[in-house]
Amino acid sequence: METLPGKTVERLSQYRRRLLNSLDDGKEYIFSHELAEILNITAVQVRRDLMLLGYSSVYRKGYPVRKLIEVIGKRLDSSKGQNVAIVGMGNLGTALTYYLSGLRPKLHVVASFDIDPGKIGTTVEGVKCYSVSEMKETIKSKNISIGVMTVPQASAKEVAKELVNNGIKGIFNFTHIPLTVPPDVYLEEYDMLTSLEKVAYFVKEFASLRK
Amino acid sequence: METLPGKTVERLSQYRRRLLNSLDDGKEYIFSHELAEILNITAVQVRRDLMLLGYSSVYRKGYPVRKLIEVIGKRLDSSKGQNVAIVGMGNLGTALTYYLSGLRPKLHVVASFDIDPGKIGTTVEGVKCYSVSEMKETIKSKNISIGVMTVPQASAKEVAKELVNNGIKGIFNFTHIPLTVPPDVYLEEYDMLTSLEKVAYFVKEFASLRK
DNA sequence: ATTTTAATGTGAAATAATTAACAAATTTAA
DNA sequence: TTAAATTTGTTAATTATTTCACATTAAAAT
Ligand SMILES: NC(=O)c1ccc[n+]([C@@H]2O[C@H](COP(=O)([O-])OP(=O)(O)OC[C@H]3O[C@@H](n4cnc5c(N)ncnc54)[C@H](O)[C@@H]3O)[C@@H](O)[C@H]2O)c1
Ligand SMILES: NC(=O)c1ccc[n+]([C@@H]2O[C@H](COP(=O)([O-])OP(=O)(O)OC[C@H]3O[C@@H](n4cnc5c(N)ncnc54)[C@H](O)[C@@H]3O)[C@@H](O)[C@H]2O)c1
Repeated sequence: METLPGKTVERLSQYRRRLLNSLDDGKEYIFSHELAEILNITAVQVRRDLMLLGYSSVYRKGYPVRKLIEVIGKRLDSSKGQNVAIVGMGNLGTALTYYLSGLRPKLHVVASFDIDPGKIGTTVEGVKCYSVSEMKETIKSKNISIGVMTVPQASAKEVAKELVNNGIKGIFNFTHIPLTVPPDVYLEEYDMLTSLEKVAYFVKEFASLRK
Repeated sequence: METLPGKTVERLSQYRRRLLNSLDDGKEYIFSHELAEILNITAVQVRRDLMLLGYSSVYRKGYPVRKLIEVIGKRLDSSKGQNVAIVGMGNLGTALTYYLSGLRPKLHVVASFDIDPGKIGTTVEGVKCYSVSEMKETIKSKNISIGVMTVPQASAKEVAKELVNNGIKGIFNFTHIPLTVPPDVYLEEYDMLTSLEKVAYFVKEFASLRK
């Protein structure tokens, strides 16, 4: 089965979230244009993404919500579930731990790491913090494949290397240090400052266009 | 002057960050391929972005770092600076306030808003928290043009409407609720869960390709 | 039953973003 | 001082992503 484009994966994740909401509202079927409107995109985009999924609705009374959620899950999720570690339990790491815990049934935050002795051994939302020196064993014993990096910029490269060396296969990097990883490790970088600067730029730009 | 594509703006923000680092390291000139390597992109991409900036380096011993930082700033930043408010001082809002305060000389976090009486009146990194009922006056008096939304999902739409009504021109939305805003308001949405699900998908996918 | 209406799935077209290719210019090496 | 090597800016080509356009088909209306 074909690997989906990243953009499609992102939208499928969003579709599922909206579908879960719709289900809560008691909705059984949903039209492509309804889903599109919720997300401020076009109905064709929705249909094309679902086409890539290989799912087709047969009836023209919309897509069966429950079934669609299931189909998206089959494609996006790992059936056995995947385990995640938060690396760096500072402000952002702690916020993320609260936030992600229990959020998705197939994504489990099972550990966190830090070097601060004041953090090691503590627990946030049932997630225990380990010393980075215990990383190797912990990743192995808890079968962790994904690391969320919220460490200071200065340690970013070193931490990334260590994660990779210890078998992590996906890194979600919140530090603003661009990382390089081997081709078999998936790297997602997110830079909030860049996004904020983008907002600022367009606000400025819109303002000057109005004049 | 032409409005830059969003992607280019993002990269310019990144270039500037790297250039500031280079400057700290005492580097006076930098080649397009050096900048590219740091960011894991191609040198052509860098040159093309700088071309859109309208800046050309004349000499072939690289771009003068200091000058380039200045040129990027001239294009991206508002000369007078822009003021930002954090809306929703929970886990994420608080982390962001610490993080963003003083980070960029032209972006000032000057206020935060909440409805929790326990939060109103408190100060984080010199940023005072106001009641949402004081939003109108505060936005006006402090000349706030950008709002960072870190409120619970349930209040997202209502808060966005209020921000827009009170004159905010840019919204950076961290809730996972897709928002609709008038065309003169710039909206940037960021959904961490979607990014994490994307990482998870590709980790799963890479694993199955290896088999 | 027909007819009309409304949705879907998808090839083809359009648009956006990236990369290749290379002439022009400058630096460095000889 | 000349030749070789680098680096830049930019046009053209390529690739990725989105939208258009429409045939097909189910559902609703007549
Ligand atoms: N706070 C935010 O809202 C925010 C937003 C965007 C990006 N970031 C980035 O996220 C990162 C963390 O930000 P923060 O505000 O949470 O910082 P923080 O200082 O609050 O937290 C960093 C944590 O990492 C730990 N740490 C330090 N070195 C480590 C190592 N080698 N291994 C493991 N843990 C280590 C520290 O003990 C601390 O607990 C930074 O790189 C920052 O640029 C933060
Ligand atoms: N915590 C994270 O790491 C994280 C990550 C991604 C997305 N988010 C999203 O960010 C938002 C905030 O998350 P959080 O973990 O910080 O939640 P939180 O509950 O810790 O904080 C929410 C804050 O908003 C305030 N609030 C509630 N209603 C409000 C209103 N109408 N106006 C102003 N303030 C109001 C609350 O008093 C509280 O202080 C949520 O939508 C969440 O989905 C959080």
